[in-house]
Amino acid sequence: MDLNSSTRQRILESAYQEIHRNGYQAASLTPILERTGVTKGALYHHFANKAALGFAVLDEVIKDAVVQFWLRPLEKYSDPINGLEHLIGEAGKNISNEDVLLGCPLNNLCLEMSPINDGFRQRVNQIYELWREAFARALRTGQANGTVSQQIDTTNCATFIVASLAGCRSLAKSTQSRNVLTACGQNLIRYLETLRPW
Amino acid sequence: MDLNSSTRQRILESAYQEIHRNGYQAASLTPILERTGVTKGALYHHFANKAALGFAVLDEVIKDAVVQFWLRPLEKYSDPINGLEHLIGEAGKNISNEDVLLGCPLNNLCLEMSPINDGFRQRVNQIYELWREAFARALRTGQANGTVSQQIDTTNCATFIVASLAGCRSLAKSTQSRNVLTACGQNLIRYLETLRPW
DNA sequence: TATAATACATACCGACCAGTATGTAAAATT
DNA sequence: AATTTTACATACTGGTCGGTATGTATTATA
Repeated sequence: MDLNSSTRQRILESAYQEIHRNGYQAASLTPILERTGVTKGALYHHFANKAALGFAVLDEVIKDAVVQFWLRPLEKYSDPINGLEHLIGEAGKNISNEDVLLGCPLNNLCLEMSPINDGFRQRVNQIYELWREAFARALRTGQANGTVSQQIDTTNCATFIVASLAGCRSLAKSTQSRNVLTACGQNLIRYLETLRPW
Repeated sequence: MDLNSSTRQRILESAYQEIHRNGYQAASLTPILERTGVTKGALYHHFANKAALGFAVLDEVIKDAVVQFWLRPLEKYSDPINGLEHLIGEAGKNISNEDVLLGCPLNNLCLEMSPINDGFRQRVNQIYELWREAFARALRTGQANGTVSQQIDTTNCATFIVASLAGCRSLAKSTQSRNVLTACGQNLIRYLETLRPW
């Protein structure tokens, strides 16, 4: 077992950055190591190969970020529509300038790796499903307490919300502007309002 | 000048497929050539380098596909909301099984290349802007003939619609299912209905 | 205390790939 | 008809990158 895991953690953080900037395939191990001051021997001690490193970035770094920014906070709202609207506003504010340019790390890996490596695809999809299920669960909670319409298909709505969030970050990345993010956020809120009961 | 451009066209088609499958950076010239029966000398006669080939795929193949599938058909509708709803349905039906797995070629290149090559980013963004402007123009036409609410910001709405379409294809790619595409389509239509006048 | 496993460090290798150098038949130009 | 330009074809190269082989301190274990 690896009790003092700081080296592994530093590699993971550095790999996350390199992958976020360059994509997985174009991510080179050398700069990952240079930034951490760790050597190749250490890397291959902690990870079997480059794919295992990429998997760990997904399973540990990226999944955790989604859970901490979206899933956990949403649990605190009894009205999921209010909750989502608030979180959308927070996202627009909290994303750094660099992260606007780099886009959503999960969607980046999804588009790059899904067709060419099923291990990546499954891991990406697992995180997306976690995300969608959390939104669907929140909407069902809202249905139970009367803040969400009974008429909607919560699963489909959750899928659309996650898809829209991903798409917004794509366009923001293309235009290199945070404005697109907020513009999309406003219209996603317009959609969310249609989910309220009459 | 190059009057008989069949060789160039065949390279472009093959390169489009290879890039769609593997991404730009992982796209290898060798399989592009093998599939066409063309040699490397021919390729470098028609294109200065790999980047020029990628640019041509964007400027000629991908841009044309967007114009022909989305922009031109939408011009024929006096009610842009009806038009968009119809085109969304068509998209769900017409996309091939393989293209569900491969995702949106434009968004693929956007996420892969935008941060690392500004030439790609500008070309991708130009196509997205074309797309958004066409949707915004259609919405303004709808405002003029009373089929669209005067209260909406047509530019922002158009951006959101394009973003949602991109995001839907991302999730469909991740789950490898066309169902996600239609589920998102239904909810995008729900959003579009909010753009009608009262 | 002897031994074994851990946690690295260094040097090297083979594969792949974009790009180039060189050559040539055919078409266009003069 | 002579010459130049076009449109390819073939063989080769330099660089990068993931991965490995090997060595060595340090820590845990028996």
